[in-house]
Amino acid sequence: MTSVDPAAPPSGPATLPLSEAKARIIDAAAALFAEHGVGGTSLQMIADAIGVTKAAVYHQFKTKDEIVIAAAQAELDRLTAAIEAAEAIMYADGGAGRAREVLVTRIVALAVERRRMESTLTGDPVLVRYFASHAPFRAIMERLYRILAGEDGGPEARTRAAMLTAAIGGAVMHPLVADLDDDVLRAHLLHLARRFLDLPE
Amino acid sequence: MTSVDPAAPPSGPATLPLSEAKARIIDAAAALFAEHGVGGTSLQMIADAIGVTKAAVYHQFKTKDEIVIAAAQAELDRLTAAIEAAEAIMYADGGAGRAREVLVTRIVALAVERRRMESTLTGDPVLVRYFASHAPFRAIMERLYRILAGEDGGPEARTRAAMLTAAIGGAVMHPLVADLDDDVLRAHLLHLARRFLDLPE
DNA sequence: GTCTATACGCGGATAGAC
DNA sequence: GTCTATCCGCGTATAGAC
Repeated sequence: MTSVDPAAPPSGPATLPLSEAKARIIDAAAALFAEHGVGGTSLQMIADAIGVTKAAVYHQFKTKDEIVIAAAQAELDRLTAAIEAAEAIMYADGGAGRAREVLVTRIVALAVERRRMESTLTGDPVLVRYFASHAPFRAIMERLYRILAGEDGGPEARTRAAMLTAAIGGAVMHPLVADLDDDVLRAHLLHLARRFLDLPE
Repeated sequence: MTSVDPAAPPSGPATLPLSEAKARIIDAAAALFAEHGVGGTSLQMIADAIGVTKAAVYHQFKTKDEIVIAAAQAELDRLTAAIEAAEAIMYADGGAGRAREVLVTRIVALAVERRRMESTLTGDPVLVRYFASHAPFRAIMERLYRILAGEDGGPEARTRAAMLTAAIGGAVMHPLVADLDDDVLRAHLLHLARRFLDLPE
């Protein structure tokens, strides 16, 4: 039915490992971002957290944005892994339905697992702008939507995909479900997401 | 079926009108926020836009956050109006189903209408923190969720309400539907939202 | 390759004159 | 209500020590 993609399914091996100094910085930065938000975290705070000066941090990353992006990249890699798992099924034979099932399950799990950080990742203007404009991210999103919406890139399919990803990402950080255990939240989220996609229960 | 609420349905008449100077400031600020984001808009930019100094702006609003909040308040008032319309139906006799229908229709319309500003409103950390902590906003959200989730405040109902509001708010600013006309987007959004709530087509 | 010292400009914020 | 003047912290940036 669906003709094979001209290009082989991409299998990008995530990102290159970081230097020691860089790794320490993004570790500290990620923790601070989650607590104070990106805008509320200064280079000074990051430097203090690992016991160096601002300039030392600046030497590793030329701008604050670079730190933010590097910290987000690790999360993006996990999403990429989920997409590739779903693509593997789709390109093999599992069919679009099964691929969607796997993708949604993993995205829900990811979102719940990261529910405290999620607001930092999806809510920050710096990241939004960066991700919206940078090609690699757009390519990943393209693959994600292709699985969710199928070859049919019609308005309704695209709207549905947009709603679903927004629903999952936005719901986990919603005050209304703040008191739910991770397991409970994940179960309901998954159930409703599958229903939204007309996947069999 | 549902017993009447002990308290009469609240009918808060939005917000008090602003002074001339204040109104000019938030008008200019709202335009700049939509274009550059909250974080990318400085007091200097706002001051320049209306031809005064930073200090003059400061005289009207003690902090930048106050400006952001005032600019957001107008949008919030529109949401409140939608909620009150739905509540009126519910408290009269229309029933929860009809109330939900009205509420979802109006929220979808609002979100689409504001799709360019939506990211500023829901995405900014300042607003998120403010709205999450401030009582009046929480009260409004409480009313919204009560209509969507019903008296049943169970985990699934709450998860569903959280997903729906996140889906609508997040979908309108999604790159995937950026090229859709307002009318088309609104129609699909409404259709899918109603389906998600099990409302009759 | 990693850090310290130091500086510049901008943005948020305040005090007090007109 | 608006201004001038001023303060402080932060992001940015460079030079150079280890």
